[in-house]
Amino acid sequence: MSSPIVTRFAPSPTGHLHIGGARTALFCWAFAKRHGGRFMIRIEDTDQARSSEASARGILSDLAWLGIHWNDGPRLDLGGGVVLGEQSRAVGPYFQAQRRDIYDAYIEHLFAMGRAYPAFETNEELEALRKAAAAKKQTFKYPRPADVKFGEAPAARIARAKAGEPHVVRFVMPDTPVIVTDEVLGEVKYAAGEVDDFVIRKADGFPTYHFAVVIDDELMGVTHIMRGQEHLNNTPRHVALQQALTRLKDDRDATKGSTGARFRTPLYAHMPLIFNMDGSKMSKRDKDKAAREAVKKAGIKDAATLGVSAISDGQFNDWMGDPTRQLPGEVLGQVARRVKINLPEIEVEDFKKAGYLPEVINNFLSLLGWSPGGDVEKFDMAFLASHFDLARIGKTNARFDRVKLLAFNTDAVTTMPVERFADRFRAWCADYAAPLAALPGPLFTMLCTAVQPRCKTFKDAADQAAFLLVDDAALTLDPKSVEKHLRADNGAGLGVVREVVAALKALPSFEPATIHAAIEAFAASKGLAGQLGKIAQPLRVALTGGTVSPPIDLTIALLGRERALGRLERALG
RNA sequence: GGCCCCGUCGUCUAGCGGCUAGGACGCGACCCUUUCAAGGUUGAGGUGCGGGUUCGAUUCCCGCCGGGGUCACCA
Repeated sequence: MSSPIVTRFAPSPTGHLHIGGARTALFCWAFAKRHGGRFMIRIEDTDQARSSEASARGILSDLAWLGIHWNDGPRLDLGGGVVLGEQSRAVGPYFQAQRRDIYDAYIEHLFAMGRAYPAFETNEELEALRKAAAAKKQTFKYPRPADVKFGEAPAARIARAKAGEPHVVRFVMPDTPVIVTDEVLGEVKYAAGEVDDFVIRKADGFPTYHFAVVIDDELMGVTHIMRGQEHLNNTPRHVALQQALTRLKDDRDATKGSTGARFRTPLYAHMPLIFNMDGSKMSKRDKDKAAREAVKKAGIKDAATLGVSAISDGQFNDWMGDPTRQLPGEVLGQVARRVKINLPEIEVEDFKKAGYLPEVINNFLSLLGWSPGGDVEKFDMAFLASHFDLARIGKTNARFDRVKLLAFNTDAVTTMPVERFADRFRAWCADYAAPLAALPGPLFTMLCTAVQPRCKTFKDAADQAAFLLVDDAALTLDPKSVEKHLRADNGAGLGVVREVVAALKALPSFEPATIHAAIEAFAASKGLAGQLGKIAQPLRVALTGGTVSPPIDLTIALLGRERALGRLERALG
């Protein structure tokens, strides 16, 4: 049996899942599915200071929400009997921090082969060397110490290290060119000496990314590595490592010797990057940037004016004055509401909160740097899983067009069966709009029929329901709308409202159809058959305070007899 | 700056020596309309520049220009 195709997505748990990471995961997933292979998740938590368990959990659940399910990796119970990672191959653990004994064994192995050595320079010393190089306009490359020889075990250095001297471990790069073969970019050649002796184990004993990734991909049977182009220049390091290494008989004990089997070099496919529309990197800092600009534009100059309790004056000034400063997500959300902006979505969770459909996000994402060819543009996960191929991955960076994403989402959300919309919208409301989720079933269903045809996202749908949620007594009418639709023409609008109230009161039931018929009859009696707007707009203003709401009959029915009539009469004064 | 990658409408892209250079989002116009959306019809809009190769270049080669990535004890 030929070995199966194995792809992996290997996030470092230092934050939320970035939308670009989601695309990488999606492509890895699709490629594995396409070839009947396995998709694996590995958590690269070798940075002690920045990694967190919570972040890993968040990333996992974001992936699950997107429908990017893994065969191998951490266990995640999705409920309903679905448990991701349950059927994993026995190649774990999937958290690198739990694999240190393996990395250490392979470091010993490299020592023995004369392909790694302890290095004792301090950070400060290295920094000084870098500065000196920069001053001479040269690129800094770590100079291999004179006593280190390719292929010779560095006994003296190892003794110093064993004696407890602080050190890192560096890899002995070969003095030959390294050729990287990439499935999308072709052959990329790096001249000998271009890459210096990089660190493979940090002073804290944890492996660096370069080392852990190579060991794990080999041990875990990864056959295809798909990642962003920002990793292209890392690849010669990985290839050099693969060429230097052979498998240990016992992955946790170098003293038992090597099997002599060389490490494989997986197939690489580097994908184009995704940027903002203005060409800048998509960064979570963009959210702070947008909020900061809105605050500035609103002329808010101190914390008191901003009026977000979690922000003190000092914090306000720090945040406004430092483009790198970030507010906690919740606080940032409050600021955004205060200055009435939507924060740009950067992380998967942002899109979820904004009410985007996961299948739409996947569809849209798969068009960034990949294309099924021809005019095909709208498709689902099943299509991706059966059509995705490396040959169609592009080489040019893409810009993330939120407007187009929104158009895709609008299409999906407005064309699905209303029952489905109701189910999914309710699930969304449970997380992000509790008062709506609490609506009685029939009312919620009616709300869906009213709102689905004209919403772009679930958030949008929820916003359109705001008139329903506000207390009748707290409803404020927009002055401009009142002027235009109620008071103008000597109160023509008010007259309409008055007469409609009478007609409505006479109605035996308050079903949308009944209301609709009543309003049409009223329009006909007024000779306004073709211009329902003359009737609907005054009612809308009186009922909702503004000029935009679902169709007027539904707006009335949604409020119900008592509230609708109450609001209308209140508007009449 | 060194090294590396890239270059089709504003944006995402199709094209893999011969096409009126196609689609989608956005934009304009018109239609529909009970507000706002959505929808329908329709229009404008692109091969970065210069050399080659070829009967013929969007497509192949070179140079230029432009954009991006990377130069950590972060991944």
